[in-house]
Amino acid sequence: MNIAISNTSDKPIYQQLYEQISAQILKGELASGYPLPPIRQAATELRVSIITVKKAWEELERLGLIYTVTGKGCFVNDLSPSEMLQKRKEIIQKQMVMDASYYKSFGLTLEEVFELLKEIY
Amino acid sequence: MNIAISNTSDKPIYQQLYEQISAQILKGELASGYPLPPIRQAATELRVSIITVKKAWEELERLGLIYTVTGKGCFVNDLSPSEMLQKRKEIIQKQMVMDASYYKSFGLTLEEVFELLKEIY
Amino acid sequence: MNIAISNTSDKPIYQQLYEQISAQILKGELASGYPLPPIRQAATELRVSIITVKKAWEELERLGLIYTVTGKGCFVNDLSPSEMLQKRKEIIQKQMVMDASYYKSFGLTLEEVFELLKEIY
Amino acid sequence: MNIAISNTSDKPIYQQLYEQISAQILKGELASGYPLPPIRQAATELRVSIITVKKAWEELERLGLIYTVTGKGCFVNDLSPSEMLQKRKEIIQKQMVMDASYYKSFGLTLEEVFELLKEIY
DNA sequence: GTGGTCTAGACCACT
DNA sequence: GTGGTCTAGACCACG
Repeated sequence: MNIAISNTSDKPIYQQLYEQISAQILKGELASGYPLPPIRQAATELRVSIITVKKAWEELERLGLIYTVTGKGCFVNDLSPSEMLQKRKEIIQKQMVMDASYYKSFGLTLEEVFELLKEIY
Repeated sequence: MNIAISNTSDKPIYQQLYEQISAQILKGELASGYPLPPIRQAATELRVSIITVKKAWEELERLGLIYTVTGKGCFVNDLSPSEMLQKRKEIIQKQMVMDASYYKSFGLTLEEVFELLKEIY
Repeated sequence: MNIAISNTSDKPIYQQLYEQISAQILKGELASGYPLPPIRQAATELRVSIITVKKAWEELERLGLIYTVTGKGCFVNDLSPSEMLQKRKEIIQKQMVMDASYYKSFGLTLEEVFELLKEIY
Repeated sequence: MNIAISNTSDKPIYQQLYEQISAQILKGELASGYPLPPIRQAATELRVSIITVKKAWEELERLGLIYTVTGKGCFVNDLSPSEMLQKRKEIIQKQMVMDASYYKSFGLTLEEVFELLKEIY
């Protein structure tokens, strides 16, 4: 678990948390069954509130990436490689649709988007 | 001036406003010297608060796309075609850098981004 | 808005809240566009924490029964009668599946369930 | 003894235990005097904590379905067929009353409950 | 004024 | 020990 929190970011802390963890799971860096740190421990280490960690963990569960066992802890779900790819695609494209509508509002064609993206990626 | 406001969007209204207007300016749809509608009129027509319109106009001025003449109103800046292209690129890429960092966090290569973007654009 | 909170119930408060409100919406008692009370007001009146009300409102939004406008408030969604029936069925059957599995574990047939249910309904 | 435990279920494990065992007793699958497995053995086989099994056994005793002989173990109570039917009805209807109140809160008539239940049972 | 987020504690149920 | 819930405040962005 390697998480970086930015208090100055415009993104809420809980969103930073679940975005980073979901990315790690979907990159295969956290194997199935891997136990997430206890919310209290995570809260202490990251210097955020328990409730903030809880919110992030809840979102991960809603995304189907982890499961919770009361009294035991939270664990990375067992997903087949194809399920992982599918979930990754879903999560990324959900964001991408919004990004694309922004580009479109400036009249950019797909080719122009590619050109600009190439310069900075 | 053709603006569409969505109250249910997650984007703040003032942001929807300045994004759409800046896009129209940079697409050349609003010529230099074109007078933006008075704040009160715009607020009435769009059924939003005066404060909201003011915030959007201020952002446009900050972006260097319009200028304000006290007591007269706000007008589209006089930009050379090359300046327009430059500003458009700046504004779009500023957003694009953030989008890209999100994609990168999932380990996507530039090619994968292209693939996914193609599907939805 | 007529809500009854029980602190002695085994159900969490936020669940009592969204169950009662969703029931009222799906019974048509709260018309489309009806503004829910502001979370702070609701929290004060019901003598619960803001965060508890927020959680209930969030669940209602997730169920597609209300929508939130930041800075304005939360409002009952505009659903066609058929959509309402569909949502009602979804929500109720989700619970019903769990109830049924309990009855089945005692070896009850559908007819026996009907018999017992008739006595108490 | 045929017990299936789900760690991911929302039901507590001890509840899953006593529900399944009480169902088996009331279906007559476990005859009177039948000795329940020792707590430690059950805990090992089911891979749950001793405390969890103990809690389940205690609940069964509270329901009047088993009795404990210190130093010997726990045994299924001797119930006449009519007592069994009575207890089964009690236990099921106790749950059913809660289920029914949920359905009622959505304004469902008994007939509507039957319709929906038929689809999933 | 509204909702969105966050904190630093607390108590409870489950294992 | 774990997660589940809750409180009573607080600050911020939006309108």
